[in-house]
Amino acid sequence: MQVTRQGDYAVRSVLYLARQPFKKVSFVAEISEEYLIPQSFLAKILQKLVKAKIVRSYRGVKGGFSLAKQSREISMLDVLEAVEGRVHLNICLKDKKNCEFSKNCPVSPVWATAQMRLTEVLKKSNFEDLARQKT
Amino acid sequence: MQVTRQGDYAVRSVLYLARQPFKKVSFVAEISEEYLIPQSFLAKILQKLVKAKIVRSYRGVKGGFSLAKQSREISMLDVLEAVEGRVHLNICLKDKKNCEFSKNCPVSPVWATAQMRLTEVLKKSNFEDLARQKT
DNA sequence: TCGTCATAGGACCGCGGGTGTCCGATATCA
DNA sequence: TGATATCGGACACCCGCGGTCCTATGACGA
Repeated sequence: MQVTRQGDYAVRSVLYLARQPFKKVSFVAEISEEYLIPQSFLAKILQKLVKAKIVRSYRGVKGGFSLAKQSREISMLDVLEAVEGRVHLNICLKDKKNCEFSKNCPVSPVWATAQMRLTEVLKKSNFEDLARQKT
Repeated sequence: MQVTRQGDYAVRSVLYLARQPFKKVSFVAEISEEYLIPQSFLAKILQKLVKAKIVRSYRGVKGGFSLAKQSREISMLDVLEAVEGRVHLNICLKDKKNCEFSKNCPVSPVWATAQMRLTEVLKKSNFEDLARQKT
């Protein structure tokens, strides 16, 4: 029950972009160096963030990445789910049909509540707030 | 970010034991059948629960398993951590030294809070309450 | 004392997914 | 047209999850 490296990398990368001056673009190499993230791996992750409309990309010479929207509008949950898919604490919360016991099972509501409390925190934390904090 | 099958199996097994009459012992085969858990795999899981003092085992003919303490005193978190180890949402919460950025990192407190909310729910749910609910 | 039946525990194993790497294609600017 | 950036697919490593199997050990009943 742990966030993947990918998820952690994604969050830190978005944080990096949120800390850059408005409209400035950054390269993969730049972020990779700053946060010690393998460059080609990071490239993949950024592509997922582009697909999720969290990050914008610019190709060609002078290309790079910037945020696709206001940092205030991006939550940690957004970023995490963009690279890891939706959060499901237990498979019975993902596919009811995968669990023979979902009806009348006293345990699944507990998983559901736990998951809700968890995602609540991640949903409330936005990158404007995170970026504001000292390096 | 998902509980393992093992964790899920462990919770359901303890629930099974909590629902049995006081002092009654149950076999692996019994629980395995009821909850469709592979028998030899379940045996391993029960051994972990024994080591964690959540479950008692009795060897030999007429042997089996029963709870080692009051069901009220056993939380879902206890059971989960007995088989999966302690919960760490991110490695930076596990080994500060593994993260170059732990000092002055604005993200790790968010992980910590999310983890706390999550474990809070699991800690509060005990097996007396769970067992009481209808099958 | 011996056979039966339960857990104890170690060895093993397939496979899927996480974590990357590499390379060619494509787009853009000077 | 060349330099330099992202795009995207193919591929590889490896560890841990999920599960099996086999032998040892202990306990009860006859």
